[in-house]
Amino acid sequence: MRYSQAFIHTLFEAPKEAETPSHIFLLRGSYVYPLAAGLYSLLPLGHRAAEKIKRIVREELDAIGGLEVTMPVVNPAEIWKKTGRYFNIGDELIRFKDRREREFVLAMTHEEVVTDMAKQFVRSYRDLPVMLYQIQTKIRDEARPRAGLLRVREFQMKDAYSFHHDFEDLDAYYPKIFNAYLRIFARCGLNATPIEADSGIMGGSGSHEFMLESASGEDDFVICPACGYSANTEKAVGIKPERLPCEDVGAAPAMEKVGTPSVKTIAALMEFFGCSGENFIKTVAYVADGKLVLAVVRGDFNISATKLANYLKAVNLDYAPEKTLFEMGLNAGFLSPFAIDGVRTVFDSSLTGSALYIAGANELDMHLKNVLPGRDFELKETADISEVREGDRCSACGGADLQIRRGIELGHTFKLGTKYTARDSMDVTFLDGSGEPNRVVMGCYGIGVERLLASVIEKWHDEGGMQFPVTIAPYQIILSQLGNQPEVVAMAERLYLKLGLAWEVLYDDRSESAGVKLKDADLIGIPVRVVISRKLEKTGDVEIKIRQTGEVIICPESEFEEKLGVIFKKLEPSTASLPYMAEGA
RNA sequence: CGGGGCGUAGCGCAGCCUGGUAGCGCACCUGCCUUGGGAGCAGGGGGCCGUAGGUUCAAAUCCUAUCGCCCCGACCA
Repeated sequence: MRYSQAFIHTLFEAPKEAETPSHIFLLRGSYVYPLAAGLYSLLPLGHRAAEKIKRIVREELDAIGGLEVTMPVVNPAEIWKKTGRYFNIGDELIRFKDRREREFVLAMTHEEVVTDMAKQFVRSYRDLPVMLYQIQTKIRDEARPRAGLLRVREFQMKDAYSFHHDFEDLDAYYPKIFNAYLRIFARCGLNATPIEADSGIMGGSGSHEFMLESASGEDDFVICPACGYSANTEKAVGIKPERLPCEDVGAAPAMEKVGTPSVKTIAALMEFFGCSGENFIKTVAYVADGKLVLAVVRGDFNISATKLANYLKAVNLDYAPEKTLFEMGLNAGFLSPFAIDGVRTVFDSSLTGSALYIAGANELDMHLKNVLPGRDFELKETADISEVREGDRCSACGGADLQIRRGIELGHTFKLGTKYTARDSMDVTFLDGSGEPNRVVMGCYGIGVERLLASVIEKWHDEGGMQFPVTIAPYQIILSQLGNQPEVVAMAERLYLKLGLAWEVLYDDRSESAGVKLKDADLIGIPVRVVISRKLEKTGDVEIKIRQTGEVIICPESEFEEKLGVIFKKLEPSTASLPYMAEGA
């Protein structure tokens, strides 16, 4: 492709809305063009890179027996009502009516549609297992799109669904998809860290997220440097350091009311009482599926809304509005852990009856000191509902302090189980060998294509621009002709033809100055640059520069194709020594 | 949805406070010239100043409303 014909329009300065590296370079490098918040067109360069990613995804999924399909984005609301997601998902799901007033949704994933297909065609154990996948547009009305392609409202997702005759078969299959994911990311030049993830209201028994560590990410995850345990902070469990027990709990002084005018937060209480967070009891009011619930943790912990929601099996969980509390005679900031009639109260396992605390008094501007859990109130319902903290001891090995990292979620795998095939959902069964009906068991697996593209840039860039891995670069070679003397042009044209036989070449044939051409080549991140100039033409040499390393090789024209072959082989990302999951026989 | 910021040419910005002509750099078009890190000279095209009302003889500028975009947080099957 000749640069002059390639619809590439690089920008010298980035539009001011761009802040993250991938966003800046995608815009400057003429890979994407914004249409509205969270809606982007992929320009020719971006489109080519995305197609490369999709090709890798297809190769890896086909290799484990995946079958590609295409499912509609417009779905009748009916199937979404059947699975309940029509009601459980908020405004993120776009709902609308057609001209005949029939209800539809724009699919944000395709569990309903694929399960509907399975219901039709999976009849016998002989039809299982089967894995169907597609690369299809997904629509999500995100509350806040951000960082260019990292979080958008319309994007392409590779979504895969596997169907099994029982949980054991799903368990046996799961490592294949897990390992295929590791290979996909590795081939795109990324080392993804698989972490244990929360399965949320999707339900199911096991789930992993594949994270790219990055400051531009929006998810925190926990890793143990000693044993390798890693998990989403929503799910991670650490060892909660015990408070030093009272010398004699039995002889502990009785509770005592203390006036604390307008002292509401733990931070303010710490200052007021002059002691650290672990001496307090924090009580927070939530509304879970319409019902008021109190969550109680030790003051030095935060409540994990995800853990609490999971424990309560709540679909919707939100902070209780102050108005609701007020109507019940409660005061935010002075809530107490003491049982209130008719209000469910859940205690975090950080609270034990071994030490005295300061707690809210359920009275405006009042707290209680010398509160002893177990003596002064009953720890009736205890669960792990607090968020893990940096430095908490690893609960898997007990040997090291957990670290919290920030990352981008590249992919997600779920063991769904029978959430969608259950009788009260889509109701999908098959006949086993003895003619008995059995419930189909599912898994689902997603990768966002554009987010993966942006993530590669987050990982691979420098001040000058992008540094694509050879596997997904829109072109493998950029041929830059510096100077327009006839001999130089002739040599460039000759090389363009020759290189085009083996590689995808972008030939910069513009009459721009040398500086412009070299800067643009760096910006758009083509992995290998070949330069022809008057100086080189005279000696019959060509120059090869590797974008990622900056390495420059000058060699005679007669040798350079062979050299390039070696270089490309070396630049191919390796899929060896990834943290593969053991696959059964 | 809460907090903050910004809307003037494709991009980056000035002008607004103190009302009266819309400007600069880059990009784009023509010609000459130039080609190893965002050259040079000459000429040229392009903006109802986000939108709608209001004040005024007169509004990019003052007032009101509204829309859009970005950032932080909440949310995220």
